[in-house]
Amino acid sequence: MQEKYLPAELEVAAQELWDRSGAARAIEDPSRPKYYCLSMFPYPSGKLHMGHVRNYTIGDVLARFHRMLGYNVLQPMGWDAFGMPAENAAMQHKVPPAQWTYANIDYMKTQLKRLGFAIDWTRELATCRPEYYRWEQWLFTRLYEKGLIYQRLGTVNWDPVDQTVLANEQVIDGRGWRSGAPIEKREIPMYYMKITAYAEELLADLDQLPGWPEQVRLMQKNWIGKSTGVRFAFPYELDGEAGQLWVFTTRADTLMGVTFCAVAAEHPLASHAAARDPQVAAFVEECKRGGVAEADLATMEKKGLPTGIFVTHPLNGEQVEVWIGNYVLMGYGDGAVMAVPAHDERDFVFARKYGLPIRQVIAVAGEVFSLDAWQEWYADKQRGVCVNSGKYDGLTCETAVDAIAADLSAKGLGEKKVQFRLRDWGISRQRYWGCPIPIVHCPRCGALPVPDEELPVILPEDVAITGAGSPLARMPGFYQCTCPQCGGPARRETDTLDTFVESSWYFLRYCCPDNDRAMVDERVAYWCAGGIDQYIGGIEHAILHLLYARFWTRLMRDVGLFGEPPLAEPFANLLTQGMVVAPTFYREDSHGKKLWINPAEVDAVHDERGRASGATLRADGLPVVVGGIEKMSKSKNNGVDPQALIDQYGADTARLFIMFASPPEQSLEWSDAGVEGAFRFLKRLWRIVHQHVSTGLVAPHVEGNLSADLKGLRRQLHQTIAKVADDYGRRKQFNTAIAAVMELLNACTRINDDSAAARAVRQEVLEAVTLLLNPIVPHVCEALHAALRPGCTASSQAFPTPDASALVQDEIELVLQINGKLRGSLRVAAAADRATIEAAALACDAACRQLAGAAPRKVVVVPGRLVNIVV
RNA sequence: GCCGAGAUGGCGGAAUCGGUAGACGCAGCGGACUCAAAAUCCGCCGAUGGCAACAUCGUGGGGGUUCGAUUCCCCCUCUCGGCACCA
Repeated sequence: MQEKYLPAELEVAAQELWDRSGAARAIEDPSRPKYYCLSMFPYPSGKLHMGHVRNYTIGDVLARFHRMLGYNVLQPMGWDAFGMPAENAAMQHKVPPAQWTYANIDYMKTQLKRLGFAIDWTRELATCRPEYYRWEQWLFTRLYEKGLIYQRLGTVNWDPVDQTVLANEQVIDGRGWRSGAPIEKREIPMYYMKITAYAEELLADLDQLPGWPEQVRLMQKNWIGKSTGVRFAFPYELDGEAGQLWVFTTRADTLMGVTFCAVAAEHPLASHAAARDPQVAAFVEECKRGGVAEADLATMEKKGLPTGIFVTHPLNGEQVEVWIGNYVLMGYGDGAVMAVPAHDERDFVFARKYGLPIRQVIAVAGEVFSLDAWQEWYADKQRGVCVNSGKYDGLTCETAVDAIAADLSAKGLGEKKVQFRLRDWGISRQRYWGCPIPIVHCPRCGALPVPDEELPVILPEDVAITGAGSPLARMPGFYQCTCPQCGGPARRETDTLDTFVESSWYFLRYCCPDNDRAMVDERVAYWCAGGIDQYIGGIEHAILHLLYARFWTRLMRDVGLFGEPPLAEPFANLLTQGMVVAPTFYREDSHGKKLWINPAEVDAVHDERGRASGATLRADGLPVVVGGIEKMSKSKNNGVDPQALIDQYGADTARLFIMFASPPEQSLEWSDAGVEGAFRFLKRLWRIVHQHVSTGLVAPHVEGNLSADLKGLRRQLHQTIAKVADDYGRRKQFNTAIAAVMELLNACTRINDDSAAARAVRQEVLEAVTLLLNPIVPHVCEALHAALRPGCTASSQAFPTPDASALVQDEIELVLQINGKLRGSLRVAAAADRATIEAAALACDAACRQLAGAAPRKVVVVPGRLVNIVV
């Protein structure tokens, strides 16, 4: 055995050993329990960042741990390879997106291999390859035929200078990120997936996901947003024609308090008013300014303008004026809302701003309504009862809603209705680097799906990106085609699919990446039975990706792609990793565009709270602007490349450090302080094993009498085995597992005893440590285990199990509290009963001093833990 | 704005079901070894008062429940994530 710990050499040797033995290869084997361990696949942005290292180390620890428990483990990896950054890189560096993407995949794959992850690379896939996306196109055509994909208008961000659609991320303060031009909303035809048809099921089945974090289930529940309310109409007559203004409300009990209605700028009534009043037309134009991101819409100043159009209140017949509100969205519900300023905070603020009437129709006993300021109870559903509401006076919220819904229904003007916040999923993107939408537009036959035998529609890879519109729309070779129905000239769809589509089913394709005849096969049934056993990924995917994936597997189920029982929930257990965050730094160019600078290139000064308060660019010594602390990302250029860390210390130190730094679900601000400590620990472990081995190998302790110290060490060893197994398996908290092993090793070195018995116990401890740490630092454990047990490979050993006989204790120590404060401790027999413990506690010096002869008021005994005397 | 989460020493964090707050590690300080340094090993390390024993305070802020609260409840502040075209 080498005297020095040389990670560079031993890591190469260990990886060669695993490669030779095919240790990570996953082969279907119905005789063994399977464990499908899945990490969210990376976008090939260029280099790995610490978030990737964290994500994939967690996955690898769980995969290796379960392999040691005897499971048939599948740990695959692939590339979420389509997306916007490739087009941006193409513009910046004049290199085709495909070339940039494949180069990144090559580099990042090398990095993943260097980290020693037990990945079955034979199953690798990249979503930009036709072998992958052809099946997505195939399913698209099935869903289109079933009506689960349909076309309608959707609103997008339009850059009037670059003449292109922008992503929300590309709109900064209402302006295009490249042109700087004010963004407008524009309606264009798009394809939508009918996720709302599955809203009820997606919501209900959340309750059947005990392996998911509560917070994620709650976020999805709120996102789907089921509410019961009333959809009803305000009748009107306009230019002699009758019409109805439909709205939805969850507070029909406040209907008698309606003092106006508000419609979206794109609403037909708004268009009508705009046509006859230039002032209204100007306001409608103003509402079209700005982007479509909901966060912006929700935080902008609420503005409105009256249309001069009046509608009739469906119950009291009053005339109610229709306003245009910039906060009303055409894409949500009917694009119109009723306004009850007295009982809705947003309406209250709006009414006060424009001097609109406020009519109280809900009262709470003991509270006084005032127009001066909004009070929480105005909207209180629980305590409020109807007032100033005629026949509904005195009714509670719930009964009033029912009564009003019944009356509206009798007039044919409305109905109770379940509504979801969830909207259909718009999947069209006016971008090049994505999966082509397999539709052909024929001037005679309309929009038709591409027939199976013509799939895949291949994305041409050799293009130049200009940033103005999609290059596909300028490539006749791509879009010129013939109609599959009439054979006449037709035009191929040039929009591509949202990249969330690829990531909604990649985990199924890992099971059968080589199947060129079907999307999925029986291997999916083997690996995904009961759901994927563990899914690991960032908490930022809690809603969109995870909801779309749940939706997509149901679509595949309903197309009949799964056997029996069909898969519905793709992920049985979910671990949401906290993000690795880092400070951001930037400079603004002459157009005010932010140029993000990597934290590795700046020197920052910190305030007393430890936050960066100022920074300079190392290259020129001049100041840069300090941004917020955000998740590591390509767009903010604050990712930290782990390569330097790996080069200096090796893969094991990188893995150990990231796992020791914090528990996996917690977000982690990156700092490399402490890396040295992780490396030091591995060196120390190496030295201890080397020292032990150099005096000759012995058999591990099995049985026989031991000194109290050795008995104590063995007890700690077996407690540690139990704790580490629990931390890996149940708690999925790895930092405490590492800490426990560190403590064990500290205890082991404190025993200065070279007797045969001591060396046997030490052998037992060290063998166990190399197995306990094997999932986290597999390379060094492989080398150390081989030194301790020549000819044995750690990665093929079973995970240790605790020896119950080593855990037995005769005496235990209890904490003594007086009035809940620590005042000492007492040793009692492990089997002592409550009365014995209480008597022993009252006999203690500390207790006698406090009691001074008086009787205690109360004595609380918590078995195995403490005694609290209340005086 | 809405939804979700978080806040504990100088720093990362521990305390798993309401029961010893600060495990483990980093940084720092002191010592051993060394010609010296590095490496390594040993010790100290929340605040205040005290020679000490010890006492008081202390888990973002304010209130509450309890014999006992980092943990449960209410209110507030700040930070992070998501908000449907970043992935």
